[in-house]
This record gives sequence, structure tokens and C-alpha cells, in this order.
Amino acid sequence: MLSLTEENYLKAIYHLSQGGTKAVLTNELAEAMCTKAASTTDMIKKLSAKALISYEKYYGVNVLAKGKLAALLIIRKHRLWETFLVEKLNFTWDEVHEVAEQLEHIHSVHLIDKLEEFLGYPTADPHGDPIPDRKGHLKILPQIGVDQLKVGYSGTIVAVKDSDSNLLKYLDKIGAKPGRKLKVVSREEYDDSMEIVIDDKKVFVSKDVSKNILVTV
Amino acid sequence: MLSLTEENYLKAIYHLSQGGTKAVLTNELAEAMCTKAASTTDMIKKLSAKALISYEKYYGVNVLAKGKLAALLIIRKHRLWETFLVEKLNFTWDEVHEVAEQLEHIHSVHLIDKLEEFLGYPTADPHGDPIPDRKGHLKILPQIGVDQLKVGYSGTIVAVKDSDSNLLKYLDKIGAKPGRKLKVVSREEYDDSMEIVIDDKKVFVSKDVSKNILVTV
DNA sequence: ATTATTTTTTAGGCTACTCTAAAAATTATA
DNA sequence: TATAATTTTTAGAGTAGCCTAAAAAATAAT
Repeated sequence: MLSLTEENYLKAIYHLSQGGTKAVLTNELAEAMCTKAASTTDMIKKLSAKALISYEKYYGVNVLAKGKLAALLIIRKHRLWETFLVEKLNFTWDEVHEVAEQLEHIHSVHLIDKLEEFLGYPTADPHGDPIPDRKGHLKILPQIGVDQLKVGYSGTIVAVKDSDSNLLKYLDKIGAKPGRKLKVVSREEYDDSMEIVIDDKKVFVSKDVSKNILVTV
Repeated sequence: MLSLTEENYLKAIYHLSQGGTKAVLTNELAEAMCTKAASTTDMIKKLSAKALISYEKYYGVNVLAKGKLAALLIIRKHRLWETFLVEKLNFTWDEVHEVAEQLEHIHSVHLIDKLEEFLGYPTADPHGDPIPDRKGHLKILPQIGVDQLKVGYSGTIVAVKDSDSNLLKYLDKIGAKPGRKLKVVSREEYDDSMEIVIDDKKVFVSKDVSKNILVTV
């Protein structure tokens, strides 16, 4: 059984490695966890000893199969709870994260299976991120940032990167929610700002904003 | 902010003191927490320093107003989550406790208020125990064990003491659920076993069972 | 290629919570 | 009331997770 701290480190490693596809550096992980590199080195040793990650001194960390499964099951819990908070308790989009961070550490497979059933087996959370099944399997759709979408092209919003609360509120305001259709009307070359249409509503967005909206084409 | 461990000790103290009405001994608390007396002494000092309990050496612990409020807010969370698990996720009666023990430590007033609203402002949990309001106020009905009920008298089941899982299953089987009517038909003097009627069903119960069923008259 | 910079690791220490063993205080017994 | 038994507290130590400061390794720059 993993401790709360071990779970948090493992999840951070999984995300930083982009689903286990690249190595994660100690400093990078330390920053993500808001701890010092020395503490991170300790935890890396612990997680390696449990065969969740592989670790090579001065090189970095790679996620092993066992660690990937554990991370995906935590993510599964996180996303199911987020869905619950938004759909059943009427949380707004920017309120869910903090609470879901706590709920994801509740240990009970039975609870999560029942919750999933109660929610009607959702395949994506309110951000549009896919929810792994109980075996940790994940369906990944190819996603690109709106900043990389050509003029005239359109896509379906699948997610927004939840970097900060203010951005989330802004995206909410312009209607940038998962599931909605989006079309690029024009682009200003010198600063990559764009005119886009979301649900028949025309908005101007800077590149800082457009790159945080992810779509499938 | 209290740590998870502090919350658990405080809750145990509150329950052992029967809602703050009597002093709690160190050994008693140690046993309830499954720790040793030495550890308990340490924690008692910590909680006293935070002015949640009062503490007199070699005498015991009393709950202070601040501690009582904190305990009641934890109990509020516990009972709301239990209600959620049973009513929304279809947990059986004996499955809820372990999970609710974890959920009660999630820190978010907003979450609990929303959950309460979602559940329709229930006044009692599935065991029949009253749910404190958001200010920690509790409505207490006078309750007695069925073992103390005279022959011919009847009452409404308000709670069962959840001592062990087997007992809970048995009580469930004989229909001893909160809200149901119960009547004492006869009593055997030499061992205090009783014949009782629950919802038109006649059952024989030993004193060990009857004392675990609480009713209001 | 040697020096400087950055990154990572080691060494040692702190806090929260736990323990065992021994000392102290209280309560029961003879 | 003096002794025995019990309860509680203190003393000292271990683990998890965190820190700072210094050493070591890798990388960059001259």
C-alpha cells in the first residue's frame, strides 16, 4: 500500500513523463512537488525500491509498468471524483481540483466502482480528460492546442490545461468547455492571436489562451 | 488545522466521553485508538496545548467547547458520507464505516455543505444517528436499549451500535433498521433474552443483541 | 583540456507519531 | 499503614518525510 506522499510523487512523475514516455529529472520533479531536490532523491529511492519506477543516478526516472498502473488508478479516482463534484454537487470548474486532490487518495476499490456506476460510466471528466477503466486502461485521442489549428479548421474541445484559476474562469466565461465545437476564423501572424468561434460566439484570444485549449480534429 | 491523527484522537475522546459528559482515562483512549498509553499521553498533551481538551495528570481528559465543536464537525462529515454511501452508492450497512472513516477527514466546508444539499438535508444517518448541522448543533432524542424495554412496550428503532460486522449483518437480516417499529412480546428472566416483533415479524434475541438495538419510546 | 556552472546526491538534522522500558503516582490489598 | 498492584508519565529511540549545507558528478564555457 502506498502512502499519500508516495502516491502524490508517483502521480507527478507520471504526468511529467507524459504518461511514461520520457524520463523525469530530479529538479523537475522537486519543483512540481514543491519540495527540495534532496527530499526528491529520497523519495525516488523509495519508489524504485518498490519497483514502481526505474532510476539511474544523475540521469532521471522512468515509470515502470507497475508504477504506471498505480498512477492510472489514482488518476481514475481523481477524474471520477471531479466528475461527481461538477455533475452531482454543482461545483464550478475551478473549485474541483483542490478537493479531488484529497478524494483521490481514499483507498477503496469498491467505492470507486460504485461511484463510476452512479455517474453512469463516464469516459471523460469535466475537463474532457479521459477516465481510465478499473484495469487502468486509457483511451487516448490525438489532441492539439488551438494555437496549432489552421485558419478555417475546426475541432471539438476535449480539454483545457488547468494551469491557473484565473485562466479557468476566463475560459469558462468565453464558453471554452469540453464537448463544444470550435472554429478558427483568423489569425494575426505577428503575435499569433486568433479570432475563434465557440458555439456561434466570436472571441479574440491571445496565444497564451489558445495554446491552453485542446481540441480533436 | 488538525492533522488526521489529531482528528481521530479527538473523535475517540468525544465518543468515549459520551459527548463530553464524562472524563476519559488514558488507557481507555489508548485501547480505543489501538496505540500504547505512552503515545496517548503525548497526544493528550498536544490536544490540550491546542485548547481542545482539558487534561489533569493521572486523572483524565475532558472535552472543551472548542474540541466539542471540532469533534461534531468531523462526526457531521462522517454521517453525511455514510448517508451518501448507502443512499446514493447502494453500499450495504456493514460496508460504509471503513470508507466513511477516510472520507470524514477531507477538508472542505464547501464540499460538505454541497453534499448535505445533494442529500436533501438529512437529519440522521443510515444508522439513525443524528447529523450535526454546519454549526455543530445536534438534536438528541432520548434513546434506550431494547434490553431495557418492558414487556408490552414498543418503540421506534433509532440506531444500532455498530460494534462488529457480523452483528450488523444479523441485525440487517432480522430487519432491525432505523425507522422501524419494534415491540417487546416477552422476556426470559434468567438470561434476559427476549421475543420481539419488528415489522410484524417475530424474532428471538439474546441480551447481547437486544442491548445493541436503540429505540425511542 | 582545464575551469566554471549546474545538477544531483550525500550527510546530518528536525518534526510528527509511534514504540519499549523504566520511573512515578495512584489505588487496592493485607 | 505499609506493601502490592495498577495506571500513568517520562525517557530514549525508531520511521517517514522534510530541510540545509556540503560533496560529487555531469555539463557548459573558456
